[in-house]
Amino acid sequence: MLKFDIEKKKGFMRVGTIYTPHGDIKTPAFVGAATRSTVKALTMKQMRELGSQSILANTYHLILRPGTDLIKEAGGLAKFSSWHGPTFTDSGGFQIFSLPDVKITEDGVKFKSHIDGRIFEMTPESSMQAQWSIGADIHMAFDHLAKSESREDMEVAMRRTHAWLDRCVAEHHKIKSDAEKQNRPEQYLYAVVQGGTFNDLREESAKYCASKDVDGFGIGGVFTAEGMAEMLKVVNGVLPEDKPRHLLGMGQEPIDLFDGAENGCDTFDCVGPTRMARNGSLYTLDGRINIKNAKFKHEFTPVMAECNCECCKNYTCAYLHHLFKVDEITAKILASIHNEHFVVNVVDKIRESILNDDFEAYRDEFLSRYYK
RNA sequence: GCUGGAGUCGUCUAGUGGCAAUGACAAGAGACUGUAAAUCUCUCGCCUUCGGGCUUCGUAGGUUCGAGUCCUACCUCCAGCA
Repeated sequence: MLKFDIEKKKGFMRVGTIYTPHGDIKTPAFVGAATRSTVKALTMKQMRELGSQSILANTYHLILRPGTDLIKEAGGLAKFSSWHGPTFTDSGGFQIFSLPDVKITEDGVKFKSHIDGRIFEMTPESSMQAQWSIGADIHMAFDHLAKSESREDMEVAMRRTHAWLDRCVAEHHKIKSDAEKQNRPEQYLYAVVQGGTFNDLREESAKYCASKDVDGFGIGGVFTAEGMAEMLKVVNGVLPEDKPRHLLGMGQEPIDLFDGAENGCDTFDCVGPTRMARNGSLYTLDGRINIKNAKFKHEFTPVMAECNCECCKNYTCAYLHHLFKVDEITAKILASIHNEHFVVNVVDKIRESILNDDFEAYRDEFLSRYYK
């Protein structure tokens, strides 16, 4: 069973530590999105230096390339990527359901590779096997994404996610007992809560997930911040306190991180920070800026004076503006360092503020300045 | 000086009688939330009450209902010959 200590609690908020065979995660924590086993534009050294504690890779992408067997052969995701720290994998459900022609049956999903059109099949069982091969510390159950936000579709997705969860749990424990016999390191499974914007469905889903023998929970299917805080209160009011909760895919907007932590989420992952960085959109305490804008041409100050990242400590807006204008890869590297550092740091400060009993003050000060 | 070729939005470019005028780049702005994203969208002659109005294709004339496109002259550039 995944070890998770809670040091401090206040309302739904908690500060804790997740212990994995590859190291500990002090929570709340922002997990870097390393979809294809790398955080785009960043080296693992840079990720460590900017303060990241863990990364999340994607099963769908790694099945296509380089193949899960290869990652197993390499010694697992942490070793293969030279991350050497705690790792998560997402099940691939989210990607597969966003592909153009997907055949869904009760058994699983048939889909075409977006790269070469090869036909793949994924079932709850095969997703578990793939994630064990990849060797991340924490796996997500293979879930069913709704095809629209309608209640009907959400309910279908939720029911199938639950049915698949049973199979994920069974397969996970089967592989786990084999691994134990071979003295291989433990790997852990999170159930994924669905239900969209319908809080009664969310409650039902949370209850279902809570009743299963899993190590933690992913909260999935969140697409907008609207109503998220209320939904999290419902879900985290049901989920057992002593297991960690991961808010899947949210964190592009700092308010998502505050809402998530305040309402009981322990970890977050989001592609937003690095994607926006590559597109020139950078976080500052006063909101996001587009460094490509002409007004930064002569701005010989850091992107964010209060920031300790490699980018802000060494380079000016004018320089970064120039690098983006001439399309140098360093532009994307420095911007990614800054944005990833920013969100990791915000969540670290949320943790600190909870420990210091001044979360509300930090939240109000941060949000009023950022969104003024 | 003669002969041939060429001058179109910041740049290169399409265009051979219906054209505010093609494409690319540059420029300006926006979007991005479990990454098919180093991607995508919009603007890019001037004005606009967004219906439209006005001025444009080296310059000046001309032919034509209509000219970037045809004719004449001139200017500039390139190539060849003197």
